[in-house]
Amino acid sequence: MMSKLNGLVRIAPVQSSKKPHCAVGQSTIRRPTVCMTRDSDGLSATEEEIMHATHRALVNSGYAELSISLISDELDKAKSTIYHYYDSKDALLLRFLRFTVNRFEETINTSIGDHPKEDLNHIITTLLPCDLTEEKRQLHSILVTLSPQALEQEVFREQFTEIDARLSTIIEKTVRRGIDANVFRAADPAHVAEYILATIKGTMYSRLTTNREAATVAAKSSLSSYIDSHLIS
Amino acid sequence: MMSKLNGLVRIAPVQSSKKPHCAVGQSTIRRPTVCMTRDSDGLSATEEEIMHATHRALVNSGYAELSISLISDELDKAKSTIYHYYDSKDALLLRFLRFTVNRFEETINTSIGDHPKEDLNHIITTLLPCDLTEEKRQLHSILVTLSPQALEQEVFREQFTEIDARLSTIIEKTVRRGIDANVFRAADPAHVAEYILATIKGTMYSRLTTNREAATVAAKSSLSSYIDSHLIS
DNA sequence: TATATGTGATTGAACGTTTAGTCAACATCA
DNA sequence: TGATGTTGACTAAACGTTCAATCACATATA
Repeated sequence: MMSKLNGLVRIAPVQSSKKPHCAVGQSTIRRPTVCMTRDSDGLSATEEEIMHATHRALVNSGYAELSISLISDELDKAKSTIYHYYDSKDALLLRFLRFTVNRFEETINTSIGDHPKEDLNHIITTLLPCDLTEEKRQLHSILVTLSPQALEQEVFREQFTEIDARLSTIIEKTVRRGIDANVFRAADPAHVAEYILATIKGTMYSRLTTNREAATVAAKSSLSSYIDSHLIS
Repeated sequence: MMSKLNGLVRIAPVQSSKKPHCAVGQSTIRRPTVCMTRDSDGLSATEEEIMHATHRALVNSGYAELSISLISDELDKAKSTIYHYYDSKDALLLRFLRFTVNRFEETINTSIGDHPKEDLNHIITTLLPCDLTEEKRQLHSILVTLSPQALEQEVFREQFTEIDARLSTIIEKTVRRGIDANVFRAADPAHVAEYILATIKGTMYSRLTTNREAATVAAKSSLSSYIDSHLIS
């Protein structure tokens, strides 16, 4: 295939082997060979700016309207700069999901103490706060927005699998500690953890996609009463 | 605003008042004035074909790649025919969500009997069947795919609110009947219903977007054991 | 019965716009 | 000097949408 350019003929590049990039799933993320100042996520300053610009674009316009141009509008750099760091829109979005998942997990890992009952309550309150701050609403909304990608793209699915596995493990450990300390009744910690997690996720999801505020409160209070009367010995 | 067309100048039509259409939210759905053969959804034969084509396109390609061209590829009609029935892509998608919600609700309303415990179990099994048929997987997947639209578009949000309200009511009635018949312990049926619904939805959602098959089984069995030991007197 | 008229359904070809992605050139700095 | 970061101009393809023209078929007129 050839395309006209100012009267010249140009060969369409099948694979631009000049640029350094590493495979991530089926798409690729470029990674400069020389070391740069990187944050905890392994991102250079510009890459992090791109992530935040993507966040803003996604929150402001939703997935359907999300485009590279829109992201660069939110960015203090040109559109083509994005392609210097990511091979494609898909590669960018996958990296962005990773970035978002990391930030989501940061909000949870805080304080796993020695009081199983309070710890469990803390986990629930963290994921289902009484009043949702704008920051948290955005974080959760992005996960809802990107989750349909997990239906077909395995690389996305893996990210969501990881979130749930991590959350489940945290809850399971807390339940197990409670059983060992005779605070909770004997039960299968793994089963109970999946059960609590499913309830939390269902409530979280409904909260964002429906107008049934009372349902959130009801589900949350029923979850607490389940823990009080069913789990606590 | 004016646009060139074959050397002529044409006035951009502000509103084509010739065509009959009725307002639905912020967008519009055209509705022919003359009566046609319509199905239970109030759709003509062609409209129903369009709905099924949209279903196929969405399942095959996902929301991100969904276009009018793609829908017409699945349809035995030209692309422009779609615009004879729907004013815009948004109007089409909104109508399609309504169509899907109706079909989803049809799968539930069957058999509300006189045995609260079995009825409750039947509801759970209907929404979380042991082996998910391809048909149900597609139906649930479409809801997951369209749900991010509910984050920002109120008309979509209302549809999802209605699904949950309907499901919640069904569960609540079953729980209330169980309490009245002394099969279930005294509890707030509304609270319990929201709790059960949240767990079901969370499990359903995780099942579609993660690879944690065991989690689905665990959550489901914990839900059953909750009902057995907590709800049943 | 044959023909004209009207109306909705359907079409293909176009419209202007936006998209993801490319590239040669320039900037910066070690 | 050479590698990296950055840019704006550019492309082909795809997008949603419009529209004049045609088709199929019912009813009215002769």
